[in-house]
Amino acid sequence: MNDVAATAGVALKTVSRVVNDEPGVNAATAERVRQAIELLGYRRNDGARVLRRGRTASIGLIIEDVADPFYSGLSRAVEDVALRNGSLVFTGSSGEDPQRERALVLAFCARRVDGLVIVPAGYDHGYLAPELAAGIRAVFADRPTGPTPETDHPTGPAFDIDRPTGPTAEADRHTGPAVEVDTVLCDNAGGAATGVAHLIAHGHRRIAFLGDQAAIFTAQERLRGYRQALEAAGLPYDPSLVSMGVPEQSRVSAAVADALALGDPPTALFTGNGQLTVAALRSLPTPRPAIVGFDDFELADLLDPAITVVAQDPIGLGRTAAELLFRRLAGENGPVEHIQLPTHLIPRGSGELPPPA
Amino acid sequence: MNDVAATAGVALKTVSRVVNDEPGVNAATAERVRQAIELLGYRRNDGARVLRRGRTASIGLIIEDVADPFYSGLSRAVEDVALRNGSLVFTGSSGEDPQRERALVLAFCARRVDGLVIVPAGYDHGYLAPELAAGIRAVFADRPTGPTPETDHPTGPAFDIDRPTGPTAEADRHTGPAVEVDTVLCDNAGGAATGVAHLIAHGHRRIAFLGDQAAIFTAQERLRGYRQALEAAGLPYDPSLVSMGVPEQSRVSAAVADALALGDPPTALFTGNGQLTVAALRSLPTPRPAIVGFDDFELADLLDPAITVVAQDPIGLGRTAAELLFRRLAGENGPVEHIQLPTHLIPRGSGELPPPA
DNA sequence: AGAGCTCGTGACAACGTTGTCACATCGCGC
DNA sequence: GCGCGATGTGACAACGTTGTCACGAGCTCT
Repeated sequence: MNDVAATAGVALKTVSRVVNDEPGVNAATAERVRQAIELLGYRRNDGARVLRRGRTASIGLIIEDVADPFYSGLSRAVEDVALRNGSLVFTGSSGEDPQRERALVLAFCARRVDGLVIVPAGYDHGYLAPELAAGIRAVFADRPTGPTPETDHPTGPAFDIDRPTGPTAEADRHTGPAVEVDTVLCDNAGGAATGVAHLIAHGHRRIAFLGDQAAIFTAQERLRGYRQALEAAGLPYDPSLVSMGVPEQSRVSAAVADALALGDPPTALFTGNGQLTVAALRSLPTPRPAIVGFDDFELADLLDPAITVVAQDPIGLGRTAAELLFRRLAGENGPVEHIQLPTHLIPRGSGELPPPA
Repeated sequence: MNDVAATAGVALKTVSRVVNDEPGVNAATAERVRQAIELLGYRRNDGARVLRRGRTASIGLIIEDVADPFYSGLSRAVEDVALRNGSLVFTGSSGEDPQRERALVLAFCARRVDGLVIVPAGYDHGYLAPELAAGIRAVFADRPTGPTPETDHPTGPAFDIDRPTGPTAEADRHTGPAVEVDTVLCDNAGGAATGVAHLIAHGHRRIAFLGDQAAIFTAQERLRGYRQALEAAGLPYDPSLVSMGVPEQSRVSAAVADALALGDPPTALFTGNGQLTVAALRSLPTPRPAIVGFDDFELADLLDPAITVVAQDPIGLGRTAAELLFRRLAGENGPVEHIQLPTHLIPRGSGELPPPA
């Protein structure tokens, strides 16, 4: 900018005025400056601008994995909202690791992003308190923050409860004050209950539940919905029909095999997320028993039978969270909001199969 | 940092030294500074740091759409490499719009990213020249830059050639010098040729080609591979079997219907990318004719018959591009590199179906 | 004892902007 | 002729860091 000023024979400040389209510059002078800019290939350094002005016009987005279609839809929605608000987006994948999440958040904060949209991996976000105090706004999407939920109730799932262990779990111990932030969630329990009730309505009495790791909030909530639906129908809760754990093919195959080997095997399966649904489909014998999955997925309609799902709206989730964030950044200072988005049952065939006679 | 220095009763510079783990600070002093930092909840402002030091430790990533599984895999790979190199990632989706791509690139450059990984939407990247001259390194992934390829050769596809039109196409006119940058591509032509040859080997003589918009480099290349395979087998090229255009369901359905309505209809179909393959599957009558698709996709193995594909490696693409970028940033100054990654044919059933007797 | 060295520390400028304020010039009305 | 507001421009400090250099204290080596 200095060089531009020298070339155009004006003061630094005048160049600044031209670059920022500020009023009060003679047309001829402005033109001279613009020519100098063109000649020298000058670009404003937004880093310095940010330093001087305070606002960075950028937000941070932390999700579990960009490569997961659920999160990439959310991601795109956040990006679009940010763009409409003149903001750029830093993206980071936590990979369900609270330590990596924390490192990313702190790195984004050090860059002084204006705000954050976080899909939290852990439950302890005490580390956010100083940042929030420093004025950085945050919105949680898909999952809340808060005390680690109770997972070992006496009637809980019988096997495969794999809470994170080792350094990761260690790092997620509650170390700071609870933080109060805006949250946008799906109706996980309600959606799961709807899906399970759908199976019950089609005559099933023994329904297996295949969930993600018990430490994940959404997995917990969906299990809760499963139990609610059973209770509402007066059916007993049988822990041997429930398996929670990582959505890996080998674990899912084993869990499916275990369930089918029971003396009184299930006639239907409810799966707790898209990855689990797909893994289960690969594990099930044909003809497949009835199945309903949480999360819609591409090609669900092309399988035979097509897969009945409880669909979430990742784009709505991302849009809602980002819009809330920008409302906060624009100065809206109401009480903390907790928004819940609805889910939709999409019957396609696999969830309407009757139990074998 | 000023406050920290005052609180600890030391000079600014000493705090800086502690924060950056620089040697030459007395252990006791350092401890005092750390306590002050803790007390005040101080965080280093990386913006100012960047301003002073020159390097921002961030890169920009521009892709077509994060929500597309191909690009989200690439995206995650770039992010991982960046993280390993201590860098953060700005992500932007161009949506195949050269203007939006350009706006994003310039915004990233104004933030002084160290480098860029770009999946280019257009062909004219003259606007990059000043940035490259200013020292920002760029790597193109998946597609090259360069003069708009020739699309209207006399024997070209017969219908549905929709080059971008309106302001978008207008903006992509060649306006600046050609830029010479590192490029990482897949073997598009070779992969397509392999896939088509596979169909030919299974007895097909009339093979339809369904491609993306002719203005897209990869679409062009894959069409070229299709023609090469035909030629190698001594089969004629029939433009009425070729359709290029946006990968929307309605267009694809129409194109498929048109092809099947021909007097001498095709017995097999080669689709030019994942979205087109899926759209075609939704359009084809059952039992489906033989089909081979470019791009692997989730669940391809679960369909009946399972879908034979020519698989690209989006993760390898992203990793290779990002690693090349960081090698450049580390000072490697060899000649411009053009890397081509191989593709793999994955036979699953749909590509091995014989033509109807 | 004095030269030379290391170690710990601090003063200061610089990075590239922008906000604040002041100045010079001009035209206008009295 | 003089005061006044409007207009265009510039000088300067400040944003929060870090690189450079300098300084003093304590040490070792002749």
